[in-house]
Amino acid sequence: MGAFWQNGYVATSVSDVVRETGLNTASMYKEFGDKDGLFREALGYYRGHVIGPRYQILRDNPNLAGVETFLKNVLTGAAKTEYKGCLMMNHLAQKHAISPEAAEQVEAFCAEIESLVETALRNAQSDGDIAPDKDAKELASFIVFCVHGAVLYGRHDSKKDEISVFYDMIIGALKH
Amino acid sequence: MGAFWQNGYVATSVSDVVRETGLNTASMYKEFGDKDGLFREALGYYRGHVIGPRYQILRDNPNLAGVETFLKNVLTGAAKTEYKGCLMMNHLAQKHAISPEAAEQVEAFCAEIESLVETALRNAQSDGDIAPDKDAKELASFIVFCVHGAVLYGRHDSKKDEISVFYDMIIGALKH
DNA sequence: CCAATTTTAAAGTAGTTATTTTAAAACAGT
DNA sequence: ACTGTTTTAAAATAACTACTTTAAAATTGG
Repeated sequence: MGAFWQNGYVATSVSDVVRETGLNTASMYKEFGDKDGLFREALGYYRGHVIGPRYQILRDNPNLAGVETFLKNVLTGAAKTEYKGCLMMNHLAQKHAISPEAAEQVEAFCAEIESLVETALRNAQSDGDIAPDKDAKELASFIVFCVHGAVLYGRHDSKKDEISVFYDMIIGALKH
Repeated sequence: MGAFWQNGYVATSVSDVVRETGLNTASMYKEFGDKDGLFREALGYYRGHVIGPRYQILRDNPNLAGVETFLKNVLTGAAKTEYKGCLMMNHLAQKHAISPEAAEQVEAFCAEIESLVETALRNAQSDGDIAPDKDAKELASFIVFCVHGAVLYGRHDSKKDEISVFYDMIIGALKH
């Protein structure tokens, strides 16, 4: 998975994955079918074990506190992962280079995030924690938009190992 | 340039470029040396003729009005370009797959943007247009961070062809 | 018009790619 | 211990990669 994460789908050869995992080439093809199946497996694992858990906070706390904690985690953690960026979002920038099925897998996850955030923000509005006159869906889009920025920004700017300075600005934008 | 833009460096073969440009293979190698030279040429052209001009507004108007216009252009125009995303920023997500020289070319441009925005914001503070207690450099980072978000977000979300709804939130964050 | 230079098309090279095949090795159940 | 199955290593394949060479065609300058 590391190779896909760091170098992208096209720049990662099946041999790279074989070397990295220690799997046997033939049994790998029997298990996953082809390179694309292998990549989709990596996406699934990443979603289930690496990035998915980060969003659990939004499920456990579907309110402003959950959004704040989540955002703080994303903004401070973006540059601290083993590899830079996000296996999924890195591939948003090379959508045409991966299979439609894999692309759909990535986008479905983005949609799920957006929906999680939207629910939390809707509750935050009921709680009177954020501006009630704004569209929760639009605010959720804005949060995901910022997550995208964090991913790409955190990946490229090696001088900054945390971008939490933006936290107040984003939270502030939700409130008025 | 289109192939590099749409598919990324690795997923673009020299044959693709030859087909796209109509250039002769041999004369292309004589002119640009190798694939990397070709890519750097594309980066240079993109910077000079495609994306560079978009930042001219910041040079002509190094103040809040310039930043506002620039942001508006970026946020409304991100999803309207011929190809999605930005030739340069798309490659920030695959930094390891391009040459160090090309990566440096991309990062130098990012640094230049950041510096342009910083100058404009510093002037905006002198003009009393934005919060004077904030660090102009940090605010400039935030703007570039948002531009990254716009690039990646605009590339992946096909349902939204403009993300200008975020404009008010970003500008608002500068002011208080 | 002719010689010199540049451009072009096309074939060729050497390496890598994803994927398959072959056949030996390991393992399983009885 | 033997049989059937799975796993493994290694070689083979066919397509593609970046890149080079060859030699013909076009273009230039005097």
